Amino acid sequence: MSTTQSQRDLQKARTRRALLDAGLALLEEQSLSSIGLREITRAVGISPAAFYRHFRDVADLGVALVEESLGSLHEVIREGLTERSEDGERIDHLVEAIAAYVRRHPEHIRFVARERHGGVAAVRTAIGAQLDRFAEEVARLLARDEVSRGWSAEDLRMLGETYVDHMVMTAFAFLAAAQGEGPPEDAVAHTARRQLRLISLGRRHWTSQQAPPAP
Amino acid sequence: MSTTQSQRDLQKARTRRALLDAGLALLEEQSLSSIGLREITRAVGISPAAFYRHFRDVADLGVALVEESLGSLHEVIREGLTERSEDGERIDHLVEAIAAYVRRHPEHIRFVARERHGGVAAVRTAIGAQLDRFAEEVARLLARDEVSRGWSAEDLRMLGETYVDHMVMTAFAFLAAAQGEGPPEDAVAHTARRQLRLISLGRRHWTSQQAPPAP
DNA sequence: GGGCTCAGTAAACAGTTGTGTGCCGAGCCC
DNA sequence: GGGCTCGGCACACAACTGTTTACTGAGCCC
Repeated sequence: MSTTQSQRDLQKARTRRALLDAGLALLEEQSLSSIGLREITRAVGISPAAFYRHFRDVADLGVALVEESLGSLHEVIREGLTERSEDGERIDHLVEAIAAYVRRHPEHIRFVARERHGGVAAVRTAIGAQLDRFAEEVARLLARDEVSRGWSAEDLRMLGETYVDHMVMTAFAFLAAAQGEGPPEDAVAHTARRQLRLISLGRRHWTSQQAPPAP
Repeated sequence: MSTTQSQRDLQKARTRRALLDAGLALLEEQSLSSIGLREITRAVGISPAAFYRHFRDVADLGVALVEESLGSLHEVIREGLTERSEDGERIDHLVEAIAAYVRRHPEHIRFVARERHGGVAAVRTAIGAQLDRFAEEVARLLARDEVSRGWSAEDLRMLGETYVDHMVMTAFAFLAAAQGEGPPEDAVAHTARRQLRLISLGRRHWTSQQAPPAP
């Protein structure tokens, strides 16, 4: 369905890609709201006016980058969580999957980290919507575990959000480690694993009622 | 010790404050790296050159804003966690404390959210360092609970980080709610409370050994 | 193969930016 | 009360910004 047709469409798609890549690259050392349109076109090697053939705005390009950056994460999550081994291994596997993803696509993670609460509202909400979908998806995956017997949809949703929050934080920490800003990668992984174990423990002893469990 | 002395120093401090406030206000709809020096001075009503009497850079002003924004949080955390009532109430109290803080100082939270992973490295690391201190402090507070008997310093530290991560995420969610971007405030509070209960449960059943608990 | 589509161009527009210089003049200190 | 300190000013600088206009020319379709 999405097969590019004519040779001209193909060329257009090519410069579009170049624009997206250039934008992503420029985000390495600034935020989206401070990137200039001319700066991007200069990096690509086209005239400023040509930019408008592809995007209305820099913000518009940003929104396109969201799908780009978070789309490929779905499979990673699914693969990282569907692993059918025992709990300990599953945690190790998930954390390693996140680390590997950050290693392979640091610019994507950087973009999401930078613009999740950044200065461009449209991008912010686009990222928020994607993370929402992730939470839903994770909830659905976790619902299949036997530990989830008797959990309400609302509780499962809450659990999914907790997992996603943790994955996001961990990914950001891995990124910081990669650029030498926070603790090193193995320390991040070590902490992330233990935090997942903590959550997993809470999950195992969860009861839906309002009252706190007996001391 | 920090009492301002001469009338001239006082006036200088006053415009410095005005610059900080203007910067904070401008961050409402853009990121630090896109704020212009002239934009700030224009908002304050002084000439561009006067800016250099107070800060070397806009980035420099950003670093100053970090202490400004996160300094007052220490007491909130302490007060929110030291509460000596039973577990359920303690959680309610903490979440409400966060909500109240965001309601009172939304610009501070917005600044931290926007620049935690923003385009200015110096500000990023300054915020990171502050959050580190928070994690340490929370760990120290939680160590005093009886539930923490036998916990290693490393495990306590991990727990503190988990709490801080959660508080930060919650604060950001409250902020989003306040500007109508995410779920409404009461939904955020509801989720946050249950997530805290989850963590609290995991904490109660935590064992330090590597092997996973028996099924 | 002739006409049309349309990605990309060059040039000009009016604003804006950060930084440097020299100079006030109110307030401090002795 | 006289000299110095120093926050703030006006002005100038070259460089840059987003957007519009009229255009070219390679590739598509019939």
